[in-house]
Amino acid sequence: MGTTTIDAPAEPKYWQLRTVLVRTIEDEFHPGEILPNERELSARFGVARATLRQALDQLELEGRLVRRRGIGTLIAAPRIGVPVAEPGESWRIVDGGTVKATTAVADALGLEAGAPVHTVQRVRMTAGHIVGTETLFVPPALVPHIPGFLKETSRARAVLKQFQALEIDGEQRSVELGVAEEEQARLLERPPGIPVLVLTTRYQAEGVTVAVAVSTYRADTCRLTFGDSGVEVREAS
Amino acid sequence: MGTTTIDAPAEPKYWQLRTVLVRTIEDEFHPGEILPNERELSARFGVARATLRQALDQLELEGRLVRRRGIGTLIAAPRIGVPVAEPGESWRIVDGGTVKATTAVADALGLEAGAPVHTVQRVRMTAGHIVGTETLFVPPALVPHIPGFLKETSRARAVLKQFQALEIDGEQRSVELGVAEEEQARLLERPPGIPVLVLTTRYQAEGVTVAVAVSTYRADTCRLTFGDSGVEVREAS
DNA sequence: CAGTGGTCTAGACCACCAG
DNA sequence: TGGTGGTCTAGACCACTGA
Repeated sequence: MGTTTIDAPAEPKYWQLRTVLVRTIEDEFHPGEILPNERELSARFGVARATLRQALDQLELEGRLVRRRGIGTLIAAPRIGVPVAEPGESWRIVDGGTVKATTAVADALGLEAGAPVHTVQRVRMTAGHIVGTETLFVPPALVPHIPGFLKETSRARAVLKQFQALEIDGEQRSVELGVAEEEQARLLERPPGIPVLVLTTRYQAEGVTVAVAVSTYRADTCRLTFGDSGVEVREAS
Repeated sequence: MGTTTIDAPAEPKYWQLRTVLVRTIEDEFHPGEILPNERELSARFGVARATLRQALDQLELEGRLVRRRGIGTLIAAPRIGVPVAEPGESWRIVDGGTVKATTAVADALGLEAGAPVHTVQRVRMTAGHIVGTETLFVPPALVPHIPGFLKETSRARAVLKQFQALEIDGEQRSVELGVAEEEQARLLERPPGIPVLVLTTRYQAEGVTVAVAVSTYRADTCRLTFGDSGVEVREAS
């Protein structure tokens, strides 16, 4: 009889749970600490384990939690600020070669789909962690004289060198959400399907796009920074 | 007996399903078309509906699908390119006022936590759609003379005007993944919990941060562009 | 080995939308 | 009203971790 509110549109349980957990995490836990296990939490809140997991999924997407199989659910460290296009970036070349351009890459570079492009694949290190991957695509026309007998990493190094010699006078970037497919996931040392921030950079010289780089950064642990911010790099526990 | 491979680490069903669906979507469907319903799909692939949904969740996160309750699962239009910091952005003021600074905002502005800050809340329109929200925080010290009797939207307009009169000489931006809480979700006309790209901008004048803007963009439908790209705005069906 | 999170199932009911 | 996706349950088994 007579509640004052109009029955409240009834938020889903998992969302209420998330709200409760956010407060609990912020008030009573610190990064690196372990939450009670899922079976206990679900019992404590009187919900099915699947429902609890739905709430934890959200919190993990927000970068508040990290779940490790066999270990438990931990409070995540603050996201790492990853500077984009700043001097001093730390990369490690892992692969390279010449492949047929996908339509997306070909479009950006003004090539025919399937035309050969040189590639360099690198992983980005920040604060001792692998935080991202990058695949650079350069048209062979701009990097003509690469001996075929080079090892892939040597070739990659050569491509990168000649790329850096180009007189880039402009960069267009875009950021969107994606999920890591097999190859990126392997490089990031995570299972496939983890959310990533996809940074696409089109390098220009005299108005034309001379190279394209597609980078993926772990969305759970990274915050991409532009300008001169993002200096507050912090160690994960 | 004797398979040649070492038993393959067995990818989860939902990931295999996703792979199959990606190919199907790219090969046989176009934006706006409707997929068979979940019960039929799960039957067709011989999995539980929950497992199928796990695959669809991934595809939705990637912006390949849009699910509408009561309608069905549709092929999504390509993400909308949303230019950041370009002239001609289209915003609509929805609210404003003076609130106590959260610690994050206070830190950025060099204030005490809980100190009052003026706010302006806007929604961003692109191609006729609401794609994002923004909350601008400005210290009262920089926008001193706002009469208290103004309506909120008028006050917001006044704050914005004085903000634009500041001589901003630098901007630091960062992008990370988040989920929309109640307020942003309402402004985006979506349920709470949808993934958003959180763009934080710190405006600087003579080396000090004079204002902070926190924007949220729908991660499912938006691609943030920097520089002068992102012109290929396309209508959703 | 025991304990953790990860996957998967089968089924139920609800909220929403179109005709 | 019938069909859609959204939520929730109870239970099972697997994969990984550490002691």
